Amino acid sequence: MGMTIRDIAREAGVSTATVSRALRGLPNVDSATRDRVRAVAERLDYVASPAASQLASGRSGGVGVITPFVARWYFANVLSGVERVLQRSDLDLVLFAVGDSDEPHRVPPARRLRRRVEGFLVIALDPDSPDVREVRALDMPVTLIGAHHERTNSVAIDDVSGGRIATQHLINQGHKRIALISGRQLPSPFSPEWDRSRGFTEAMEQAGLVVDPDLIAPGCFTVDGGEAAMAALLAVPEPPTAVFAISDEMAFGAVRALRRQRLQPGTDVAIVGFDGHELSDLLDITTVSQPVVQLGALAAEALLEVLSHPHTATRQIQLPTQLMVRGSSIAARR
Amino acid sequence: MGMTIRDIAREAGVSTATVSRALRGLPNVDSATRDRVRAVAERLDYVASPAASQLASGRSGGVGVITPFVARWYFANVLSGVERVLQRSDLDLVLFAVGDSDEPHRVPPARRLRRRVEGFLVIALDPDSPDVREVRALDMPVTLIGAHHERTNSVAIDDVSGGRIATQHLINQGHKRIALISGRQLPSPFSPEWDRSRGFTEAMEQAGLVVDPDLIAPGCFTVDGGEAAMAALLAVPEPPTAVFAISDEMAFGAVRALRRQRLQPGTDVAIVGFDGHELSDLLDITTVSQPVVQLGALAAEALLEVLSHPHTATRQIQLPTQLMVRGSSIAARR
DNA sequence: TTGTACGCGTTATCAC
DNA sequence: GTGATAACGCGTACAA
Repeated sequence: MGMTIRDIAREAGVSTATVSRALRGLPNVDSATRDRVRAVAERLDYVASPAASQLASGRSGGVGVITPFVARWYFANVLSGVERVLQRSDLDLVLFAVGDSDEPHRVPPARRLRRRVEGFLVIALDPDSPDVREVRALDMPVTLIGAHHERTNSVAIDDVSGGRIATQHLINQGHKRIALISGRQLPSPFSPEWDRSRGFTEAMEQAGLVVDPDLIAPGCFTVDGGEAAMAALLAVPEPPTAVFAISDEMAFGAVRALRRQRLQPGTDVAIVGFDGHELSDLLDITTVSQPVVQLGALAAEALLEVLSHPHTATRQIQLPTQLMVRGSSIAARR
Repeated sequence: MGMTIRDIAREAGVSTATVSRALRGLPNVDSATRDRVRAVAERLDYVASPAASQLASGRSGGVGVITPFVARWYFANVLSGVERVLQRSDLDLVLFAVGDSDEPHRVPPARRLRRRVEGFLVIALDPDSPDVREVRALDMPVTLIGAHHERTNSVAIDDVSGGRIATQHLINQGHKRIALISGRQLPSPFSPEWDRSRGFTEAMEQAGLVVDPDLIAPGCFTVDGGEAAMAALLAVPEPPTAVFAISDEMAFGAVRALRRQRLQPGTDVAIVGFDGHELSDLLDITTVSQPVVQLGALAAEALLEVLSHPHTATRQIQLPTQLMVRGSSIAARR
């Protein structure tokens, strides 16, 4: 249990320095010596104390993953992509959730993780929020996921384009009164939300259609929120014939609201979601799907790249989205 | 940036020892001194190096969370419960996924995390699998989630009872040919899977019904697997009139298989799932719901308890399940 | 190629 | 209540 590098050195008949070199695969060590040391370490189940090696080397061997949610579909899937890549490196994944409702006396991620990790992965958080700002100010490697920011590595999709494609699809089906189920109440600066909404507006205006303020309802990115939003939209004097929900979970809620009123998605009101949630297929909901797991994986790889080659130029990777047309946006043949 | 405890000590006009004591809130320090030290630390944005602190104290300040999946509904939700509790402690959450397909040269979690964490949380993994065995052999605090094992802390539900309740519900509806969509092909020793199946068998036998081997199909805990299983079940000479899927995701797949064949869940074939997935409501699927987030939260609390009071007696917590009856298991009135 | 010796930043054990 | 100082386990110049 309490094995130290000295125990290995003694057992292998070499110095601690040699043990250190052998175990880390440094070149300047005789291969016979290395094998012997490794065999001893293996036999004694020795692993170098990360704390001691960090103290000596300055490298902490961890990456911090900062996310607003861990259980929601998008975030959980991005996280799994991150995990898969990190698993193959020798870096540990330290998970840090910044609560949605900003609790006052929370320790900000930058302060808490600074000495613990060598770099950060930030999932779908506003790059200009205080927490992320602090993290970026650390001048450690950072890769943003789902958002871009000048002079920072990032992996994201083109949310504006995605919003435009979804809306255009609805327009192509002949709809004119198209509603938007957005995220939060106020126009937040959070880019995915803002960008998808902008894509909606652009497509509408380009088609010469008006964006009726009554037809914009916040859904808080939740199923329940989406349901409430849809209910509100159905209650306006002249209800929409089509709805673009900027997340699939809100689209699910919208479908539920329709069913409550005995309305048929696709036939009575067209619905398009966003994300490519695995169950949108099952629910037959049209959606703009994004490569969620890959987003996380590429971001992790980009971070590893920077960690091993510090002077890599910063890159902003853009991944494609794909419109998955399903029954919810196509009027059933009558 | 490169602040050390000595910088704070100098600035506050005290020794490093006093800084250490003051910052950790140890009792034997004058309150005026403590306030002064804290003010300086705050101003200089000083945080003690976890590595140095671990080396000196022996405490690593992290807990390892071992899980087979990070994106699947059950695991993501348990993880969120864990995170919520750990956030309020001063322990970091180090996430470690043990791949499903056992890759040969993977570093086992015990070796990798031993010196990095002070305790483990193991999510729905077989307590007797090699990886978990090694972890338990570390004689560090461990709390199992979703499984029990002698002499180990754990938080779980009663899966046997859950399986029995689901099956009994189907029996009560008058069904006699009831199928089971289980997890993997072979009878794995993984307890939730095994226990739910056992509950099924018990209920069937108690009702004097036969368990037809043809009516047991593996669904691999995935939507696609559940769909394939249901398709297979519909193809047997005398198909079942009701199906118990031991996970909601597999139940979702079963519903899809039914739809493909123009069959109506509830009317043509009754379906009951297991987990309480948020979308089972939307899909109108009856399920045995379990308090997933709470499972993770309680497990984390139990671990924190053991970490602060090492001689706590080991506890095995059992949380209740709840049958949520919905349309998929009740014949529509014709 | 290998060994020696120092330093990394903090905590704990003593004295005072 | 406070201050010196010796560990803690490892990486790494530097010397051999």
